[in-house]
Amino acid sequence: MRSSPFREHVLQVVRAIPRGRVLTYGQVAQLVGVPRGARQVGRVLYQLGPTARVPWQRVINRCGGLSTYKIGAGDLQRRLLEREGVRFRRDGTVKLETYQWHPRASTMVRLELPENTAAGINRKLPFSS
DNA sequence: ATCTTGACTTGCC
DNA sequence: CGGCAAGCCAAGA
Repeated sequence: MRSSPFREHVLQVVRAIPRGRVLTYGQVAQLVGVPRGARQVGRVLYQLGPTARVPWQRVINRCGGLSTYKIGAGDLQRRLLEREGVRFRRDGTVKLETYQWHPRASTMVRLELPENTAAGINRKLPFSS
């Protein structure tokens, strides 16, 4: 796995997600300035492996569900998140409205990320329930 | 260079 | 709400 600016930015963002908060693949992609790179975000984390010292468990899919079940890391991810206080609904999803991280502008600057991309992930989510 | 494959999303029925 | 098709784009099983 080659190093790339995209990859480094993704890891930087993921490392910045606080305990007990989550971000979707698409949101991470937006934050690093690649609005349609959700799949690539998943790839970066996949190549990282479940033992990496990066809070990869804080990245979930757009529906608030865990996409890692298909690679056998779903149970681990759920345990890790629950350990930091994230509660799951009966259908196995997380309420994004409650747990989604909203990085502050100053954080964006510190991470050397395009500031205007933060506004995008603050838009109202279609899954409010 | 070309084709396939996905830890994804969105849009259309 | 559910299923399916189509975008997406980087990596290479």
